[in-house]
Amino acid sequence: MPVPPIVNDVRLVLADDHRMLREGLRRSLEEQGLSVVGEASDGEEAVRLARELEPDIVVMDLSMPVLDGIEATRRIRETVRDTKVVVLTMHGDADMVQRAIRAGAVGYLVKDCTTDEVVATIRAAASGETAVSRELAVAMLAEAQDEMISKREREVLQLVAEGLSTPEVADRLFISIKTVKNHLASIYEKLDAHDRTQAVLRAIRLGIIRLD
Amino acid sequence: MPVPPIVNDVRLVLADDHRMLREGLRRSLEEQGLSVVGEASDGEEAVRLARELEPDIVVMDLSMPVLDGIEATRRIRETVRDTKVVVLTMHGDADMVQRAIRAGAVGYLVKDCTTDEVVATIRAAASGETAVSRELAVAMLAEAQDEMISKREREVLQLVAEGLSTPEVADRLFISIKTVKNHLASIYEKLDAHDRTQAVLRAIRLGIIRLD
DNA sequence: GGCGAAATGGGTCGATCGCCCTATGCAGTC
DNA sequence: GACTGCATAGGGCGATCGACCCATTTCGCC
Repeated sequence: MPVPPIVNDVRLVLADDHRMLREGLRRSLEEQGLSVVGEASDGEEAVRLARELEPDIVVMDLSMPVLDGIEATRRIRETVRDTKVVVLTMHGDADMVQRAIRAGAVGYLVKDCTTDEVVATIRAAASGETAVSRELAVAMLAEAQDEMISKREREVLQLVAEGLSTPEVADRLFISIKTVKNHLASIYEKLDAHDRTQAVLRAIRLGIIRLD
Repeated sequence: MPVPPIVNDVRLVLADDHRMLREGLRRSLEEQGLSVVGEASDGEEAVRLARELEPDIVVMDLSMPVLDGIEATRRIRETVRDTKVVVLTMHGDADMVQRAIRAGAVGYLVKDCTTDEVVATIRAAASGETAVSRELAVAMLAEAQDEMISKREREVLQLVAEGLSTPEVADRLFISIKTVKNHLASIYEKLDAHDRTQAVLRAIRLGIIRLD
């Protein structure tokens, strides 16, 4: 495994709603030769700063006001393609990790890790690596990558995108309303949406369905 | 007013769920030198035929099974740009006329008019004119054309497109849920949608809001 | 033979949605 | 001053939605 080259001019934006943590982190990182070019205290600000400054890395907390870190990550990935997102949060649960990866994060750290680990992960991410504490990464990325929307789910999604209601979709596909709801629920989970409008828009962005 | 030139090779598709009416109309129109290249008995078939045959004109009934004429008109206008739609229906009410025009119909006829009128309108439409029984046309087109989504309505639409629910939009804009619902209702009317998903997709197609 | 994923179907629940109605205040226009 | 359009706000109502449980069947794969 090649050692990532030491890159000294990594430009960072820190996004976390705790000022104290931000400032402590800033100090630590700058000591290590990384330059923090911006700080955001909520998700919207993070997205705005990422667009303005186009940093190499955004270090992102997940629980933030206004716009959560998952959604902020998604938006940054969609509009500022060269900026990578490393998630740094208290939540260590697998579900959150998955959602973050799906949203496009390339690194995932929990807040009780050492500064050295943070720096290492940031440098690794900046040089193009994906780091999710190594063990989990492989298994997760493999399954998270191809979103696996099943054929039937795609059919449902397509009809919903044509403006049909749940009962209408049920009629069209000759299945019960319940089944359509089940498909929708699983679609929401896979696309990280929580209603049909979000799911349809996400699916369009991902090229899963046509806009007709 | 210039008399529309007589064009003899106008290619037509007839869309109406009453076979009798279709066949009678076909005979009449072919006697007048128009050629009917296809017949559809529901909206989906109409859209399919329009895409396959790319006729000059589709003569469209509004009340049809599977997919109504308004929606069929919209889809044809969106995908087969050179094909024009003339609506021929029993419904004479102003609301239907408006919706048809908004959907992109260039002519509107009621079923009790003479064959001559039908032929004249089709020829006019084929040569590029817009014919909505003349009197109504001017006033309607003027207001129907620029959809007039107000500033506030656009704001609401944008937030809905970002996946916010009605209460969430209300919070964000510092207004009551009721007001958001009022805006949505007026948006639905103007965009000829009947739920948020349809409205958002329509707005995106029309370039009213960004996909971010 | 079994194991897991996909597809099907059900029930309950509270929240939300969309539609109908009315109403007020405040601009600009005729 | 009257009228029109926009934004604001409310009540009521039935339908729909989404979250949380659950079960059955089918099918491919190991």
